[in-house]
Amino acid sequence: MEHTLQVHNSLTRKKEIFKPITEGFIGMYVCGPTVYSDVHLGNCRTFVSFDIIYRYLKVLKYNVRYVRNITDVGHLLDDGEDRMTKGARMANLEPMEVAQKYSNGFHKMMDIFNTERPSIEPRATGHILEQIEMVQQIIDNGYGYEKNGSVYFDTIKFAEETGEYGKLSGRIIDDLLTETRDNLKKQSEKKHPSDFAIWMKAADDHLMKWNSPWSVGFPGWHLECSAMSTKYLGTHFDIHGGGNDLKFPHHENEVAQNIGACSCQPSNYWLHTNMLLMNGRKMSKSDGNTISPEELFTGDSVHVSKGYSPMVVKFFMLQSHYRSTLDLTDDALLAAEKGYKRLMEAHKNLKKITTENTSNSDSVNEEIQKYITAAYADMNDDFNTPRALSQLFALVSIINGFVDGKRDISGLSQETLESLQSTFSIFMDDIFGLKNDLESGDNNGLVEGLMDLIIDIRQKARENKDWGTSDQVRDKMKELNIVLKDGAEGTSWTMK
RNA sequence: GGUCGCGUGGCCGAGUGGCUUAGGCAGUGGUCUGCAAAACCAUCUACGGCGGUUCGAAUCCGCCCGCGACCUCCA
Repeated sequence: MEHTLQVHNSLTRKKEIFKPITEGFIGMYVCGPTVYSDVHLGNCRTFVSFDIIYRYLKVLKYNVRYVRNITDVGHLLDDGEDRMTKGARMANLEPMEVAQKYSNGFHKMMDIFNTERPSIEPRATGHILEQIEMVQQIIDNGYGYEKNGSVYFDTIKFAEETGEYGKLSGRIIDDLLTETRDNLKKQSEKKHPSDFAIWMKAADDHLMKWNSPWSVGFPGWHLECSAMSTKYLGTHFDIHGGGNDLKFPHHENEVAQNIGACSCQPSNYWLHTNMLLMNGRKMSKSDGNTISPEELFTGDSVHVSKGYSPMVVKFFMLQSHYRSTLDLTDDALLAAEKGYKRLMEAHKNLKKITTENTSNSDSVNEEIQKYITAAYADMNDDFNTPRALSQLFALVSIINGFVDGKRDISGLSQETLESLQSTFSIFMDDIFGLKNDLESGDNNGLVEGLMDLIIDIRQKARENKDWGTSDQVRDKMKELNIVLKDGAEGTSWTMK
């Protein structure tokens, strides 16, 4: 069952066969959050997407070093103030307190979505020396110039000499030359509007600043990713990821810095996730078209009719491809919740299935194997989670048929059953990281024990055709949001 | 204004030259069941508009309409 992994490379705008630089090893860098406020639901989608990619690469037996940074300096607002500084002053905190507070919140949210921590999570403020060194290299190579203590990257010279600027984002230098935006014009220290700061001289009241050969100041935002990816993954690594909106200028400038410093295109494959929309429009705090992860979980928002569990939200995200925009609506979430329950129920029931394999029919085994193979093929096709899920749902139908006794299980071989069980376990646990959060499970089996007792007593009533008692139990349980289902193999229950 | 992308059935969402029943949810009919729920089986609704290329296009090309992203901080 040999497959070839293909990924869509933003650099070439094509799907390409994935070949690691060093067989068996993968270096992957993903741009992480700026920790100046609570994590945005859109961020969650991006990091969930890359978590799936990370997990799947590991399932393919690659040894992956996954680096995801935390930006805690250098990210400027429109008014020129550093995001971290502004957050600190408004809350009367040290900048590092702000960074720590929102880093903690970010990690907590990533845990709630059951994503794995990266191998290395470097902070920009912890890598000032590396960034200063890189600025010096860029200056030495002739692509940086100093002006009044700040250092800028010379995009025009770089573009003319290397022809590399604009490749990733599809921008061409002629467009840059005709750039006429007013707010770029006023930045008169630059030789050209498309030039960008790699070191900024700090004003006297600036809170976060360091010594450098040029001034007391701080690094430009784009620089940290270049410096930290180089430090932990080398000058040339396999995968660089991030949100679509970072393509320009952040990633374009990152490429320019790496090439400018050491003449090397940093990453072979650039992967970009698409945006999460709500009701067909971009989420935006200013016009109220936004919802926080917490509001989504609790249902405390005008945009949803009820709360949705984190795993339902994650499942909802997996039902679309990471390169497509995804429209978050209440109807879509309701649908996702039902589908997710169905998937989890089958996953649970699958673990209980046993087979005697008394018949010699191969058809059911072949059919199951076909869907299993297809699911992996879909993941190999640029991590197509919606398609892989559709294969799993085909298997859900088969599993439900077995459980209900409506499909003949006698032809199911032990080998196929084990393959089916391990496939579900690999996809649900290892790749998707979906856990059943629709049932309460933190009471050491007390609920399970009580439910077994209640079902047993009700069963006695049913055997005596005491429907009144039987229905009363079921109705009362329903009021407690526990649904009883009478099947061929006895009564089962689920939390509503 | 410039760059890029998208427009699929009631909703979300895959798919790219002919054969994918994509899938999930909702709907309809049936099976099962003391009833119910669930499940299973069957089934309906589709590729924004107009032209072109082709034996054949939802899929390629052109134009139009609509939507979005980026160009300024953004995942």
